[in-house]
Amino acid sequence: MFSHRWRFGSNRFTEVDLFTDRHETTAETLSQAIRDTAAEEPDADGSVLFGSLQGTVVGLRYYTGVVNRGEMVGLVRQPQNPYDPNAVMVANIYGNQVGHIKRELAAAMASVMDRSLAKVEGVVHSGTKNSFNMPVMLSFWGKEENKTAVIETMARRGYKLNMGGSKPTGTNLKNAFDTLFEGLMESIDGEKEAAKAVGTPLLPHQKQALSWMCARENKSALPPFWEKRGELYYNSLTCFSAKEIPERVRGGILADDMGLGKTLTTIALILTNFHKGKPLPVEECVSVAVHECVCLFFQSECSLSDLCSILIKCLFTCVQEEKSSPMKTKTKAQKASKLQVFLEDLDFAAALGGSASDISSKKKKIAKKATPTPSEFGQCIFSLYVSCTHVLCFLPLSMQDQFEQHVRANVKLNVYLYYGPDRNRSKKFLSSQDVVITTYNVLSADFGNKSPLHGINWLRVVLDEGHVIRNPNAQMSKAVLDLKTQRRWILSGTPIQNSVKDLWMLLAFLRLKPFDVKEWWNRVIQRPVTQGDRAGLQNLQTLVKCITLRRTKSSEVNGRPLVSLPEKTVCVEQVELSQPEREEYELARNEGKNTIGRYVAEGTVLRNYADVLAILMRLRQYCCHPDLLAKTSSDLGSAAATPAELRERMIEKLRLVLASGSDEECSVCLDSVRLPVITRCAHVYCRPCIAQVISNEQVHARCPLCRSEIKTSELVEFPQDEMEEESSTNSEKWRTSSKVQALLGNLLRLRCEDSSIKCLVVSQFTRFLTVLETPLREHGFSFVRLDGNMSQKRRAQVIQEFQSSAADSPAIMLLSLKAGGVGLNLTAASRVFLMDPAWNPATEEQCIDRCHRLGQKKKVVVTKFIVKDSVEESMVKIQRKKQDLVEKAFGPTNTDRKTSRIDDIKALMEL
DNA sequence: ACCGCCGGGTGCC
DNA sequence: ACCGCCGGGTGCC
Repeated sequence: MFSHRWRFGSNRFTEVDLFTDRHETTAETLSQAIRDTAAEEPDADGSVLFGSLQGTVVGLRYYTGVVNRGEMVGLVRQPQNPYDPNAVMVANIYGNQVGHIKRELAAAMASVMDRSLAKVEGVVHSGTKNSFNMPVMLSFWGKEENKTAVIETMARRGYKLNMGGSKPTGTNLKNAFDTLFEGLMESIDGEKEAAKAVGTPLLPHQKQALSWMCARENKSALPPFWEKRGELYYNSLTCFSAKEIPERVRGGILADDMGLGKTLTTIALILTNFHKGKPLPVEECVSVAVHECVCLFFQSECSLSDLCSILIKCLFTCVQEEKSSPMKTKTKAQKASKLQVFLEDLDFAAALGGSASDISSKKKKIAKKATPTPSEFGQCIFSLYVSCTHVLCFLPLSMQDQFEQHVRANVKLNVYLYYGPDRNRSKKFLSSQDVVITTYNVLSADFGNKSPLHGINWLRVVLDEGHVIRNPNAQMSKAVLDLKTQRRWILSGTPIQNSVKDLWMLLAFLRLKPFDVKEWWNRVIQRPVTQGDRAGLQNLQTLVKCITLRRTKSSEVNGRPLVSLPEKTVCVEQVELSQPEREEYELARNEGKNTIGRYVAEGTVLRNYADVLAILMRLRQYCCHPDLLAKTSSDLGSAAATPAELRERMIEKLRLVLASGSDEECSVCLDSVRLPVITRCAHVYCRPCIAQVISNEQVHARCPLCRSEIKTSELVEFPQDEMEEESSTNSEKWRTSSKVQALLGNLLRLRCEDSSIKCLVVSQFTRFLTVLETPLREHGFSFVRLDGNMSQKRRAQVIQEFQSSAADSPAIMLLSLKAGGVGLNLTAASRVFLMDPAWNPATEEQCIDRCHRLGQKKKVVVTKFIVKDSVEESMVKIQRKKQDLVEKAFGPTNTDRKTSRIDDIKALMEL
């Protein structure tokens, strides 16, 4: 497990080097080795203490590692040691070797450790008394079933394990743990204004967050548990001390609730805190700047000298651009000469009336910047914005939207979306960007494959929705940990999902020493906390408090609520089907009921799940509008066809199911499904997850959910660009439906009452949105449409148009339920019409939150249209049941999910 | 003296 | 290491 890094046999020089070299370089290798060993260890959760014994550490004088009284040490097997294959090395927290365990004891320990019967931990209670050896208290930990084997192995060689007196308190600290992230606001001191380039004004709590983030990046306060003792820095948790100031964490966790503006605050940070607390130098589009400055001058908010400097800058830029018109990209030399000219404007401005001393100090500061050192320019000016999403192609786009939205239009910020097959992999190019946005998937796909992102020394890496990478064994997490950067941030609305365990990945990413090495994390935090040790929990709390800022929607600042969202009311409007609609619906319903009833009787519901969902889909579509049904599905029940046709129909059905957005989580990884594929039995998994299952079980592969046979060839992928064919074909044959009329009634009434109110009209069926376009156009509504198929450019355009407050801006947005990521901001709307119920109520909530969020000034009214006596009503009932379940306890387990599905279907069909 | 004793060299694994 | 251990020098009292 560890030998791969210590290859002695093959190379004599390595052998000599590693064991005679006393310089710090070994420490690096050593901590890496410890890290590697620890990473493969199982979690410390289930470990019990077998006993302890006093041992001896020898050979202290050969190594640089020092230890204090009470300090913890690590014990690492060294099977390739040329003098003794049983060697056990002793190292301190920083991974510096301290010595070896005495030979005879090492032999006994090796026999235990090599068979993974126990982990051995050491504490040096007495400290170092002489320079040759010292006593160490060794404690043996492992699984209960290995206890006797360990005790016997040690006893056989003459070592008796004693049970120490201190037993874990065992109190239940679960509740205390739940409150871990509460009351984390004490560390906030003051507010900070964002740099000018940030276009959106920050709210007070966002200025506080910005101030806190800048302080975390710039201030050199000691990390938690460190104190200065004389000339040394001492860690009170591990008792480790060092001459050098401990490496501090530049960054932390911003764990504010959703909707408090984490993204905006982060964008403000990127622009405001570039180098030594100074903002990111960005170029302004001068003509706009001049205009603004002249305005400010007349409002006497801008001095004459400022105005002059801007004017000169403008002049200069025009000349410069004239000279170098064919070359759009600016070289460093050009940038520097530009700055040089800027200095001259300042002089000129000073001559015109600015205070001379003031100007000269300004000049000095700028002069410093004008001659950038390679490290300042070549390495530091770039921020990486890593983000992630369930539907991976959406969120980075919306992140890019957010930059466009929050950065002043006159500021030229180079934001590159590192995504897609044609992404520019040039390190040089990426390094020249101000911000690079990518997804966890792209990052991990590149990892280990000459990844350009891993070859750049970033200034700052921000992990959006950072809780997603909580599993440290995942490739994605490893890829993230391997990024090189000075500053590290994690944005997360839910910092701890299940347990203390999830925190480790976050701390490891932040490089909070020594906890980034799993062994120390386990020993100092995780095990004490899971075993109910109050001090351990206290330490964890201190730790989290130091690096985390978390406010909730109900938090208060200076006695005032952080954000007060306007009231939201949700009402359900029942829709009665017309006589012909009802007849058509009942026909389909009876047919479906018969089919499903047969499946229920045969017990083959899950095996024919795709068919079942397709039937339900048809009914749901009938409820909206009869034309939603794809023409192809009308002949579904018809007689025999060729196998190829059958398969074609099957795929069509599956596509229908997937496109309907019945959002699922993958039962293999238990996370939101990524790269969704659907099986023949209509269960949705991540492609990599199910491919793993199939390759494990080979020919006998069965669906993990219903045990139907599955084949790779039958997996159907999520259709990326679906249903684009028909848009204007049947506009002359357009007909209405009860639901369309219900919506129109509301919209017309609203236009009379208050024409300034903007609406979201939401449906899961993009086809329905298309149907709705006709009557909206006829009644003279101005509207835009946003769905998942639109190009990012078009999306940004549409959002901007809709959000605009101009008189001729669109009043209605036709929105596909799942279009856009969580970041999508549609606060211009205050009225929401949900045209059809979703399987998952949370999806509806999320959609509503796109307008009921920070920045919403008006009361929000939501109307849900539900067709009376239909499958929609049954869906609402099931929604409510699920909501109760979620509120009562945790979600249903995987096993009863199966049965509850069947129950759901029976309820839906009134069987 | 195939011992004992002395005192210098030496020292992790 | 103010130890133990090794091995060479040495040798009545």
